[in-house]
Amino acid sequence: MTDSPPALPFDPPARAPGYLDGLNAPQRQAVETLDGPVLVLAGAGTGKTRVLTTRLAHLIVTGRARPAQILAVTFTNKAAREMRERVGALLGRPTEGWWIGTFHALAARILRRHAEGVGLTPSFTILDTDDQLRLIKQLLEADGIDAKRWPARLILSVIERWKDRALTPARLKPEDGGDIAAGKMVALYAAYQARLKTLNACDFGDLLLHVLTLFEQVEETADGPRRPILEAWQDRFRYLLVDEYQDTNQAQYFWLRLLAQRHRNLACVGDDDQSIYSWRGAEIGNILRFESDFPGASVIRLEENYRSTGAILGAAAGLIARNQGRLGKTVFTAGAAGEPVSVHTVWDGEEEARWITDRIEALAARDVGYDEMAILVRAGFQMRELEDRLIQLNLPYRVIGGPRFYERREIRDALAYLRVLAQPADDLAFERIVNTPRRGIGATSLRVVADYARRHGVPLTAAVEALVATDDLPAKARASLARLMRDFARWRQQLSAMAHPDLVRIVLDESGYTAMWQADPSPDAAGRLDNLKELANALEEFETLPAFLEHVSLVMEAAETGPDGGRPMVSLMTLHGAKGLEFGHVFLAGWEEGVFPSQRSMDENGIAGLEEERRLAYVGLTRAKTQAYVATALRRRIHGNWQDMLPSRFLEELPGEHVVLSSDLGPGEGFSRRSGTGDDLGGSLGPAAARFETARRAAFRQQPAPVVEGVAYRVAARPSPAFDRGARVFHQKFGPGTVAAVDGDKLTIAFDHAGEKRVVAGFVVPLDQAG
DNA sequence: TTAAAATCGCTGGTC
DNA sequence: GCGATTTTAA
Repeated sequence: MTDSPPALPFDPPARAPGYLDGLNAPQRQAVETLDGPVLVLAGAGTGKTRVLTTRLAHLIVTGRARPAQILAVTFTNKAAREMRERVGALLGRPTEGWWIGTFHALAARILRRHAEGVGLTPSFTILDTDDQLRLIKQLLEADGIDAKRWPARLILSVIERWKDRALTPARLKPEDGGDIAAGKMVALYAAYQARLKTLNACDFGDLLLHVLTLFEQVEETADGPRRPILEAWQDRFRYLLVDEYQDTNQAQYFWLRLLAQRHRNLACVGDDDQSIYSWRGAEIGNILRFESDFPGASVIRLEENYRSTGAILGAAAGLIARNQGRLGKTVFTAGAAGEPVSVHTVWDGEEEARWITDRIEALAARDVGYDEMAILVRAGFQMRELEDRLIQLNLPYRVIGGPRFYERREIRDALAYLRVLAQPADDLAFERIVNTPRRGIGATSLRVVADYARRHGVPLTAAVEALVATDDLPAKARASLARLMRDFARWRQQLSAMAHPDLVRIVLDESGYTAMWQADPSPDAAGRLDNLKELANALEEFETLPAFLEHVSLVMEAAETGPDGGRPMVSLMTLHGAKGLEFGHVFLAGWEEGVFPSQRSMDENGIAGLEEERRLAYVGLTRAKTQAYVATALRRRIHGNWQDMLPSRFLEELPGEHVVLSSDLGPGEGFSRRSGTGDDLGGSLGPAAARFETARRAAFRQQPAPVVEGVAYRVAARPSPAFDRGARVFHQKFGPGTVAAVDGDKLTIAFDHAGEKRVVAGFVVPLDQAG
């Protein structure tokens, strides 16, 4: 530990500081319970971030710890940045150098100091997903494993899940891989790790795992065996704060447990009801077990919600109460009940998009800002229809959760150039750029180089240097490679003499990379060039190229604002992407069985999967401050073919008193057909058909509302007018037409422009009303 | 080696 | 139904 903590710059104040004012009792308790393990169960919208940041400030103001003695861990850079900013604002001083960051950023910081202990040098590189996949593909090929049957993606995810559980190859038995990769999965994992070591690289999982390995290193001393690295860090961090504890995986849990062992001041904030990341290794068990893991822990519940209306909270609470295996919280508000959650049935996805945008326009007309509205979907494939409609109406919107800045192709390419510059032995980076832009170096030439490198145990760049002096390569490839090597040598010389941002521009220009995009006719080429400029600008803030490369792989994010970033826009995102955000009006699309809850989640993880889906629904609902709107479609085109959908079971699980049902559909023959079926609807887990009937009758028949679990649904279906033959009608999609035949609620209409179609009466309006 | 054609497959996505 | 990836043809 080379950096000794700076002295406290001011004396602790004598009386209770002002930042504690305005905290409610449990919040204040969560801030002031400084000693021992603390679990803060923070329901949605209960002031979690405020508690975390105030607690950190309080530790410093009371003199309990200096900044260097506090470790504050988050999952995302965004959360880390927010914590930094808010703590800085509370204390009125900068927070540079403080140990506030993501698990991975903090782990990397520790690992750099002890890299040799795990066979790396302090300048190790951190691989991105592309690199990992390329590496795995090479291993598969080398091992003669069919990459069709065992895609690199799958192999990588197996490795990642093992790493999430702190399982190194040494901790696995060969049979733990099952039949994956022809039974060679564990060997493949070991080979992957070995390859990383020779590349002086690690992946994100390794950042945590290597630190655990270091923590476990034992040294024999006169006083017996000791673990010097662990002990040094344990001594240092007197207080630990963890955000989103429900999202921790096993490796992160071990990490925290080891670090907290000495001072035992571990404060974790989280919400078991918002655990939605099991599929990437998060263990909800970590938060459920907290009290037994850390005996004597104080458990503090934050239950007063400052975000949502009573109806939204009531609906969400009723839903989440169906889950087993929760610690149990009752979130409440002192505010008004507000509008009930609006549940609306539509015919298909297109109408869903129309309904949502209609509501958005109506809200906008009432001066609700677009940035106070969000559309939340379960999966990406739901977005297109919504986007189409938003574009059609020219409504300003943005998709949240697109590719990150450093994941974009041009950024990765540019970074690969810089990596080769900084570390000529970075084979993965070299492979990436050797023929980008096109230099006439194809697979054949590259194979010659790779063979040479493997035979002589040298990096690819060294192999190239050797081979260009021979005539083992095709003349064209040989000339190109020789030129590339000369370029790199020249850039490397300039590296010390020149400001980094200038050098980046030179590298990108002289390599022809900029020209490649300038010549690209596709519409996003201009944006890519802008991104490259931004990359060069970002470099200005860093002392050295390696420092920048680490920053980029760990924390660089997409630029917050685009060309018209300041304009208020409707947000469109997945439910996962919405976690931690809030909006006045939230539209939850696609509440149908199989879509949400996702079929795959239930197939793969059974009840646990369903419960996680339900937590996702809880997260979605609680994003809304003023009103939540839920849409469910009867049919939907999924992967190109039409599917009849059943309403999501979650609809039925919303307590009736907080919900209002509506529909644009008229009474259909299919719906009245089963009017005789009884009220034996069973509980929420009854057969899908019974659930379907419940929602359908409630939504479409306008009969006295069926009673579900003792609560009546309210029904507010819009009556659909009756039409006679010959009536002039208007259809949203097909335009004006004349009714040619009537069959119950199904009309055959001769449209003026679209020909004769059979449509449901609910889709058309009398022409004089259509405007 | 590159460009066009065919095939695949398809939650969620931080670091 | 689409986009990414991979095979095939030139």
